[in-house]
Amino acid sequence: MEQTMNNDEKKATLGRRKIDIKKIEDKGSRQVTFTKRRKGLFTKASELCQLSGAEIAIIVTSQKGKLFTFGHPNVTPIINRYQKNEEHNDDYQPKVEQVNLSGVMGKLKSLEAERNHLKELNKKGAVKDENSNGKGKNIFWWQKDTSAMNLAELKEFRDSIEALRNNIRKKTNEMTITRNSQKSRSEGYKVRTYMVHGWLLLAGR
Amino acid sequence: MEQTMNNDEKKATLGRRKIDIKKIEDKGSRQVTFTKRRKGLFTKASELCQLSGAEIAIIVTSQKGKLFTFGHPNVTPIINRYQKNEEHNDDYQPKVEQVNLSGVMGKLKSLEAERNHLKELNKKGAVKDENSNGKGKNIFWWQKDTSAMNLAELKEFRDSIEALRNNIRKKTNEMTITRNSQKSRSEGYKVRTYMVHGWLLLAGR
DNA sequence: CACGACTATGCATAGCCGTT
DNA sequence: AACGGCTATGCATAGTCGTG
Repeated sequence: MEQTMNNDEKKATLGRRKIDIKKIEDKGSRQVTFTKRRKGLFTKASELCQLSGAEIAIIVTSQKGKLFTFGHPNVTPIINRYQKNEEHNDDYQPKVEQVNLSGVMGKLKSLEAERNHLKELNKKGAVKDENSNGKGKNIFWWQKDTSAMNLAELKEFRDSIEALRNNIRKKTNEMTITRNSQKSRSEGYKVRTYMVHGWLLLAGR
Repeated sequence: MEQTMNNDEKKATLGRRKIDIKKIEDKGSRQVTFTKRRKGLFTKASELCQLSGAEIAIIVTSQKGKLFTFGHPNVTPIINRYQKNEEHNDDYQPKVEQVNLSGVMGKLKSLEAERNHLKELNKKGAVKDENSNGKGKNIFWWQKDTSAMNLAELKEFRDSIEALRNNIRKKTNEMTITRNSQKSRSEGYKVRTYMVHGWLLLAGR
């Protein structure tokens, strides 16, 4: 796990460096990044508009509540249409189940290749019992890249992650778990959000 | 950086090429670009959210009127705040990204057989948890009981879970986008979050 | 201190190709 | 035809330094 914290081999030469996608602690850097990336985001949006002829509205609220918007050309009309559509759609409904998931189908169709890949991994012992040897070159199960997971596996992951959470809570006192009641329930669905150290990926069900 | 740019013609082969930022004439390419760049845009937005703690809502309307949205945690609250142009947000700080898997999961059932097939093969790579399940019963790596983990391992887990989360986010985001793009209904498309089977919640901080 | 410039590098993606 | 994957390449940007 020396991947993130201290791999600063002063590169003598400057240049972009990899960062983790998590909240930047340093206030200054965070502000700079916010400005830079917001600009980049808007540029990307603009390009997408021009390339594809789409209409895009973006609303960005900084942590302090400052508002930035992007609109092609205006935000309001797009928002209005969004709300209109939403309203309209509430009258129709049952389309969730009948969605044509050709993308997912394709993904699962490639399951065979993925399966073979996993098979290969198994043969090589890349994923093995960490009890026997422990750390080192072994790939721990939690280090496995989820990109190798297909949808079915993802579902199982979701189903078991809750138990995992409980185990973690039991084991660690360094982690504080706070229950975060869902307040933004403007839609009425109930979801349970748990936070561990400020971040956790927990599925309500 | 010292590359001779044979700027003459196409490379006749692979690689990204520069394009003008103007409407793509070819319908197929335009559609592909729309999909790819929209995904990229949402990814950028997600990263910006996590890095800076900002809240972002994006509404994209394709030329055919199909709607795609991105929101933390939902588009509506951010829009509402935008329209009210007022923030009394002392009690409201979600910082939760919600990813909808319901549609995907529903369709997934029809692929149960294939899934089981893969599962069977995967069992070969399953971890035998001898600590908690002395039976040596096969379990998948994500089902492993963390009670066998010591504190060091847990720390590693905690550091790794972030990457895992990002991977899941990317993947699920991908799936959500796919789902949206597949529905050929030009009427309003509610991409807003449903709750059918379950959610995968990815908590940022 | 904030911003702009700069540099090296990470990351996004245009075009193409194989698969379904 | 649509989608996933690949690859070379363009573009975005993290970190630093210079300037007002």
